[in-house]
Amino acid sequence: MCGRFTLITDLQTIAEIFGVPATLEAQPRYNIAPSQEVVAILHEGQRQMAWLRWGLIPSWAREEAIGNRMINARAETLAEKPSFKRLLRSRRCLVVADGFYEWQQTNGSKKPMYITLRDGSPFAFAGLWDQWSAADGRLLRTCTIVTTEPNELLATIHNRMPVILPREDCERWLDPTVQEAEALLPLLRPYPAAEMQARPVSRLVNDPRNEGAALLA
DNA sequence: CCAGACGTTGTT
DNA sequence: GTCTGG
DNA sequence: CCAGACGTTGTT
DNA sequence: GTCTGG
Repeated sequence: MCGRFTLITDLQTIAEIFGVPATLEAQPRYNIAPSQEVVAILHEGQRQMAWLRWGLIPSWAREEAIGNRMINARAETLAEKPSFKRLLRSRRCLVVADGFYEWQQTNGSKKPMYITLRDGSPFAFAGLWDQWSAADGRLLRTCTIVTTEPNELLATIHNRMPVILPREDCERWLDPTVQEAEALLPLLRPYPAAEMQARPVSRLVNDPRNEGAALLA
């Protein structure tokens, strides 16, 4: 699955890579956790960068707390689940990252591993987003990250992995004229293991209050 | 028709 | 909002 | 994902 | 055990 990730690359570079205006600013982040704001790219009128809160609150939800659990969406059932079907058609997004953490369970203990592309370049998770109006009038934009079965590398660590979209697939995922599940679901596959790498990192990363480059030691 | 759920993960 | 179950 | 709380009453 | 918060 995916429950924690990094975005260290500056957003000017991110903007250039994904072909959008650099409208956001942020410090490097080494421990992005659910319920926090993440950098996303979506197509609303035009392609743009946006802050979205990680943890989907569907527009019909009564309680904000639902978002604490909806941090992932299974690719295998995306087109059937009431919560996601509508979003697959019209509310797709990219969630920008340059690495993510998975906890490997080995004889009773959990070891955090840090997974990146081999060349260290930033990448995009496939995501869905929605808007939710709170009773007090706040309008929240939230998102969820799509997961799938693991590739050969991730299978040694965990039984799920986030969907990473190759650059060319990002175009189709964001294209608002594409709405058929048949055209979208084939994009949601495990990223090639040969292009990824994983290494153990400090258990400091366990606590989402810990931040900074020391986590990667 | 209305009522009620709507999610993932991991663990048992 | 949309789907399932009764 | 992990960490940390998990309750009520009454009083301030 | 289960839920909430980050």
